Amino acid sequence: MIPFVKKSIPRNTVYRLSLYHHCLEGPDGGSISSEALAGLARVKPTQLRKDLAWCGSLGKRGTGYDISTLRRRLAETLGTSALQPVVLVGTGRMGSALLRFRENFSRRGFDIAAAFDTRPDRRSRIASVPLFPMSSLARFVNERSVRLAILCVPGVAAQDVCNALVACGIQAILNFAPIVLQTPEQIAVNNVNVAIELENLSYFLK
Amino acid sequence: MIPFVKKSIPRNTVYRLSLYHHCLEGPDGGSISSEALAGLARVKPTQLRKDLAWCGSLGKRGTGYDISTLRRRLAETLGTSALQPVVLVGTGRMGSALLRFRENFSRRGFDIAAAFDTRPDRRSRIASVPLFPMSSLARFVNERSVRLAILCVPGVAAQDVCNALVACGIQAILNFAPIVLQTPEQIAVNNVNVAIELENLSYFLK
DNA sequence: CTGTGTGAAGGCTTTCACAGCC
DNA sequence: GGCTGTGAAAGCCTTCACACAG
Repeated sequence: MIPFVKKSIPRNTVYRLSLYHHCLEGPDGGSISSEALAGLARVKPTQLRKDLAWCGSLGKRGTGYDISTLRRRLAETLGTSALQPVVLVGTGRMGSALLRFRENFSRRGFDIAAAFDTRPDRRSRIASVPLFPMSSLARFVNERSVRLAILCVPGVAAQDVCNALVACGIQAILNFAPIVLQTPEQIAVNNVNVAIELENLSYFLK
Repeated sequence: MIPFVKKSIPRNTVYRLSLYHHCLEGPDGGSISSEALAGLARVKPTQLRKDLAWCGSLGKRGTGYDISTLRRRLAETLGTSALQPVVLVGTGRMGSALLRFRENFSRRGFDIAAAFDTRPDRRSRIASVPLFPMSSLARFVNERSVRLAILCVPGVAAQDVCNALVACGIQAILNFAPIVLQTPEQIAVNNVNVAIELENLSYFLK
């Protein structure tokens, strides 16, 4: 007997599914054709249809996709139907800036439950997110079963903090520190590195 | 006669070349093997060697790659040997935070030459970068031949500002606004979208 | 004997073409 | 008639295997 393997969605496709989800924030009610949605997301219509096939056959021929159904199904597929708690570590310029966008994230299914810093100075909250010292990170993560972390500490501290996050059970990290984190296989890491993005763009200058 | 076509470096490879360049900031002098550098960048050694082959044959068999030669060649290939002027538009939380990292960028070959905002209030500089009203954007870009822009305005304003940037000759945009920009083919756009990154990570949670 | 450079193979993604349903 | 779903083809990227330089 051939073992059943649930083939997982290709990485690029997962990325584009988030993108489609994002593009559906504007339009409300009714349907949208693959061509229209592909235009918003700047991809080819055939690619969009192939991608959406991973979420099941939910388009109507001759009509397109029902927007609210599609939105729901995308959230289910990506795992953002239920509100997901997130911790943010490092409340320097970048970390604080991100905390101000919290409603943006909560609309997308992410709740920044707490922020941590080595030096939580006077304030106990930033943009209404409670701020704690690093020493209480592990306990908070455990008690609230947090699986996602945003890392905004300076480069020199990043690997140590990353190790601490992994040790207390974090499964995925969005890394703003300008270093490549060394993590075990099973930890998912996405990097946001402005210098690399600029360098990458400069290759395409004429 | 077969026309000579300079095959361009694949997108993923360009991205990884930036990554390697970045990983070489620490070690100084001497050589490094493909295995060691691949470990720092978290890729496979064979992939690294294939990627570096786009920069020419610069490894020594039995030894590895000379670090300073490699760094120089990567910068040449990516087009960051000469200092590249960049404009930043939108000095809200995110824009201001980025301006504080300017030395980080200048070390990598990018000079944030000016920042622009609709409401440049009292200050004429942020983190020593001169701040101008939007009305002087076109002139500045033209006079200084700026080709790269960082876009940090709110989503509702982003497309308009993007159009203005394209109109005055900007060739590449690093977009922090949470929308998909509609631009002509030839403009390179990289997006930094925290909500999408989080959504993407949440797919990989167990 | 170590570690690079590279054709060839394999695997994955995108695009095409068109059948099928509304 | 319009638009989706999907096998097949094409294209691209990664990995392998190994020749060969230092």
